[in-house]
Amino acid sequence: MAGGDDKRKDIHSAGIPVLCRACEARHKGVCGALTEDQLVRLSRSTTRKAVSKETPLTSAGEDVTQFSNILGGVVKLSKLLPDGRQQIVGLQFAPDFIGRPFSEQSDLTTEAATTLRICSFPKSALEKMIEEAPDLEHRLHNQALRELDEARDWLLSLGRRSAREKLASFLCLIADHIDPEGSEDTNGIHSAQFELPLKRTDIADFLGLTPETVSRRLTEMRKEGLVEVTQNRYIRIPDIDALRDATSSDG
Amino acid sequence: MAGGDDKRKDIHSAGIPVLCRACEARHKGVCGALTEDQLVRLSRSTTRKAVSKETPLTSAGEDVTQFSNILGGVVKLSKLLPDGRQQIVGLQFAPDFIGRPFSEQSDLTTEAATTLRICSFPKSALEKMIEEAPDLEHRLHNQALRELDEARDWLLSLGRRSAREKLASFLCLIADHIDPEGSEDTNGIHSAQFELPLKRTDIADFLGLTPETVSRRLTEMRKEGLVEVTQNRYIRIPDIDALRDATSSDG
DNA sequence: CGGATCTTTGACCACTCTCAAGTGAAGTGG
DNA sequence: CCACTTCACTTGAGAGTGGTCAAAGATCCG
Repeated sequence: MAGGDDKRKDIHSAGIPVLCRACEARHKGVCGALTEDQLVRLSRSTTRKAVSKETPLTSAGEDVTQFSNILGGVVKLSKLLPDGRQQIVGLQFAPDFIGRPFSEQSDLTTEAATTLRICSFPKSALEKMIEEAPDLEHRLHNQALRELDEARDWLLSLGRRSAREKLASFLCLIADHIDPEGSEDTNGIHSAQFELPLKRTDIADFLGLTPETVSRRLTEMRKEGLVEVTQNRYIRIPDIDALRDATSSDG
Repeated sequence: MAGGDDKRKDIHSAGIPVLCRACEARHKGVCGALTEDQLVRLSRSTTRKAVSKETPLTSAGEDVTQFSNILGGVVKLSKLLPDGRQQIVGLQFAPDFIGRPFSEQSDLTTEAATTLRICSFPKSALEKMIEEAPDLEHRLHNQALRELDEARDWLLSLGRRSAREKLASFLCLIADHIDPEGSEDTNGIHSAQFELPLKRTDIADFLGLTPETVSRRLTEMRKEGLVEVTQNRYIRIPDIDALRDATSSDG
């Protein structure tokens, strides 16, 4: 979107609020369940904002009054043990919805992994919408089921994969989210490249490892030509199927 | 059922199908969202059955046409790596709902961990009910959110706890489900006892360990008096708070 | 350029796994 | 009722993967 003078045009907008027009959340996210009229009403209590990386969105134990849609960037969800050990239990990408409907409070910490663009609205506004748009709950339900599938996939990785296999799985996961198309060369080999949204300690917290092992296994895979790393953060995977094979010992 | 008026308080029970009257799923489970009339209709396509332990309910990749409510017993959900490594990604107890609504097919295997009593009905019957009873989807949504919370708690355990801590967490989890009250002695010490629904290899598959380490850590805790074990399967936890402390290194 | 932060590397250690044998309980058939 | 099999669990010895601690390189950013 061009940006600039959105607010002025808003007055004359055909029906869909300007802010929502190019928004992924309206197409693939939860807002797709809303009618024009509902979008207009919701957008009155909506604020778009940029969040800089490492900013906590919600902390464990704190009451949540705002929900958000991710417009761009990556959010990490993590849990803490009383002695400080940390585990990242989920990553979310645009146009995911952040927040737990109907909940007391969860012991989950939500934090911007990268700089983030989000669209926030009060919990109450969403809950009101749910009452009049049952399809909205359906979409939220589906997102919950999708997250459940993802969490269970990750349980398999954490419980049963070696450090190397975990790292390979992680890189595939990120590639699938950030560069889902990839590119195909003349031999039919699929490659992918992207900027890593997480630093090594985060990757370690996601994989249930230490940063040292992440680093060691990564250089190992770099030496084998499975991945190319530039400036720590820029990853190229020359052959993503080869990397997928490294995801479990039998292939 | 006896002709008398044992449960007089339930004034509306006149129309409730006999099978549903004493069913936990009607109170705490998803069926609670249904009206008398809907219960009657659903119960026409419903079958109650006993399932003996180790029986697969659904296998990975297979199309699911039946959903069920658990009336009694424990169900394990597991995932497999291509080379055969296995991870149990969830346990379900009465009156949980089994099945994934709206899904293609999941790569999840569902299996009776203990002998089981379930109430099954065709997927289509449930989906029809969802259309007319929005509260039903709400209940399913809530169960999905609860399972998501549980899966994420378990991610923390798998990623960050030691074998000993995992085992302690596991025992607390089972105790909370099977003997939630426990008993309290004169000193205010809470104890619990139950029959383990899983054998050692299952516990290992749940904790991301080998059966040998499960056994070793368990004898260790037995020697310390944290747990008492009879005939491999019968567990008594003399002081459940002490066990909870063993759940992470900092108290 | 200088300092902070992040990442890599090395040496050593510990925990869990692997492989193997041994014990115990439950069920089968003579 | 008792050998005999089977299955589940336990125990031991040794190996390997990942963790810990420490230091040195990179990278980022003012």
